Amino acid sequence: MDGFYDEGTLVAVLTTQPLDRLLDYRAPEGGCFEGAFVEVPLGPRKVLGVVWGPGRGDFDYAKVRSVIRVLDAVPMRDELRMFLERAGDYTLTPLSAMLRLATRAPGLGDAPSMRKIYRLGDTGPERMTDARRRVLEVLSDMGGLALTQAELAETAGVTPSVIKGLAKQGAVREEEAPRDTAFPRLDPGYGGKALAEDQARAAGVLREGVASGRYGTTLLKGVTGSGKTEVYLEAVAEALQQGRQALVLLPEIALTAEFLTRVEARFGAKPAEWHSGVTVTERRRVWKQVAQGGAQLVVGARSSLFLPFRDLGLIVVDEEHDTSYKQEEGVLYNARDMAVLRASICSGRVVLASATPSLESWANADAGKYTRLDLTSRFGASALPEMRTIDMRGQDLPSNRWVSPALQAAVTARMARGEQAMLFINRRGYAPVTICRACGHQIGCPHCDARMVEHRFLQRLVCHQCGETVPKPAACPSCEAEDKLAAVGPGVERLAEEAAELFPDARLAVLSSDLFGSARALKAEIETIAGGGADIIIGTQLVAKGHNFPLLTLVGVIDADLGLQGSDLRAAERTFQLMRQVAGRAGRAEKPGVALLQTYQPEHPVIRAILSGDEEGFWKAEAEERRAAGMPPYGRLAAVILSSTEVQEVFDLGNAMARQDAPLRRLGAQVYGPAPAPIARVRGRHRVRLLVKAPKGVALQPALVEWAAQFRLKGELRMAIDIDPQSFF
DNA sequence: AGCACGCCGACT
DNA sequence: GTCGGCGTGCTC
Repeated sequence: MDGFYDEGTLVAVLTTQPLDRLLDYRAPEGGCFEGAFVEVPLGPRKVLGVVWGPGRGDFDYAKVRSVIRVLDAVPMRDELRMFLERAGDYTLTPLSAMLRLATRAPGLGDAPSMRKIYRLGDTGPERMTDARRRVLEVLSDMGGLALTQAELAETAGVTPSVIKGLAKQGAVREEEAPRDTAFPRLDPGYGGKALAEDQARAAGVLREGVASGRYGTTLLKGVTGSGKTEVYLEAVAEALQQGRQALVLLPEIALTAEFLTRVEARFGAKPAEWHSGVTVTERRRVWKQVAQGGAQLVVGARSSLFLPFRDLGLIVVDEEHDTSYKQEEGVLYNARDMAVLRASICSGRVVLASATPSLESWANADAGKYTRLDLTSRFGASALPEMRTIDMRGQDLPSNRWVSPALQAAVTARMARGEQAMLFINRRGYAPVTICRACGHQIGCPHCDARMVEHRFLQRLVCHQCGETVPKPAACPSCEAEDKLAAVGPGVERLAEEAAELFPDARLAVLSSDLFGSARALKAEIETIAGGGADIIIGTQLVAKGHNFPLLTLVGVIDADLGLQGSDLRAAERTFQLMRQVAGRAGRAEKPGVALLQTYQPEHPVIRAILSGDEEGFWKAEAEERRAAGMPPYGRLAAVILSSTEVQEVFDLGNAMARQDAPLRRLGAQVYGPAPAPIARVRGRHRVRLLVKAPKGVALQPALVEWAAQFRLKGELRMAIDIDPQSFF
């Protein structure tokens, strides 16, 4: 049989141990398939591995040990193995680390675990009680379906002892059933809504693409409220109809709850969910069912790209421009690019959905590598909000005040009409800087080169880099002057305080990611607000990410300039995306909305582009600047981050690397730096960064490997290579 | 990643 | 003498 190894033949096994090469083993009793998940001996330990191919036989045959056992899991498909290899080659990540990404399910090889389920028995109970009647009613309503004890107890409103009692008498039947059950089938024809004309056209194109069974990527661009989700759910429907699986990536866990509800409305059942908030037992169920085909649709975070799909036909990357798709720790990859890679290997389609695409995707569409679909009309026929600046140079504001009189008047007017207003600021906490008025000392994090941010809500200073918190000191840590520490600059908490003074009669709601313990609590709060439970919403970036507030008609952006400073070529792009998204929150229903941007530089090209709505013009100008600078997507970049507890060590190595750059110069690539990394110290480690800029189309990765191999990392020194880094300077 | 081996300094 | 620091090397 193809890809089968008889007992005793040599197989090459990739383990999750960081060995960076394959090890030969003898196939176990009963043989094994290529791709099989196996347990193998490694020194004194037993480790997880995957049969990667035939053994190479270059190891002393007498020393070769046998595979211990083949695990009870569907063998890894060629497609996923090839994806891990290619993604590892691209990101310069050892294959073993890639395998770890793909095996993040505990107990993945365990025999199916069982649990007790209950269904209606053949006899009635000896004595009928209210509680017993409710249990039996619930079960008979299920029409033969069985429930777990917890489900049954909850829906019937009884304690588990009632069920135990009924089971003893045979009035309900207790059975053993596998825990990792398939997900309910999704029905592609269940709840399709009537689509507007341009939606229907776009959905048709996407469906055709999925039906073709060939790889292809589509950029689906649509303003907030244009109904992108309904459109790409049609592509999902087509994948389901073809009997293939689909994956929808979301940038933020907080968005999944709302999205699951929409999926249920469209397909009649909830899909599988995969992100850090999912319990371990559920993770194992999802992992297994994805492999067996018992999960047709997965909604998840970027890590769901590494799930063992049986036949993946579609990947949707929602809010594709979102920077959280770039993994910044451990394995450094961009989920948007990896989605395209995986789809090209499994002959699937990719839909990149956004109101404000990344310049990379815009350029790829422009160059014809992606097809582009634009949704122009807003759902419910409401128009994009009117956008205006408030020139802060002409506003009379006392110090430590951030809401201009013009914005205040606008909010008051909305409230008088019973409409909602939003004040947006992209800064968590109370104040970004705490300064001593006696000596000028700024309180910084003891482990990072970042300022401690005051969180008055927590009564502490917090480092947004490493999470370190300290109680707010009474005296200056530098000069020991008491009562001289002053909060400088605005944060969302301080803005809330100001709003409470300016609008004493308003009901305020503050939305900041750190104020909510769970995604569930956040979702509940958002629903309350959307239903009219607040007059003024005060929020951080969180509110820009796709929540619906139908009563909202005014958005005030407190600091539109935040992000415009500095020479980062990406800053303009981010500011543009964020402001457009925030503005898109206003006036979703019939009521037209207004967005007011407080700015000190109303003539800045980015601010003007936001106002004029000339998006294509903005993209073209940005693209031209990047092209001229040889920057992505018209050139290639890699960053090398060196870190150590010793400052001298990192700079010494950085300088040596900058000098010995022959392997890169041969490509026509240039090395910049070493310079302190964007955050120069994290958790007590000093970090410097070198940037490598290369022309497009050269083999950058092998040259980087050759370059880095010239240097030995001693002691505390660490090196990480980041291909396509997010920040440029 | 773990774990053994091994080669130098600080004690009982 | 020997206990233990962590640098180096190996795991099929």
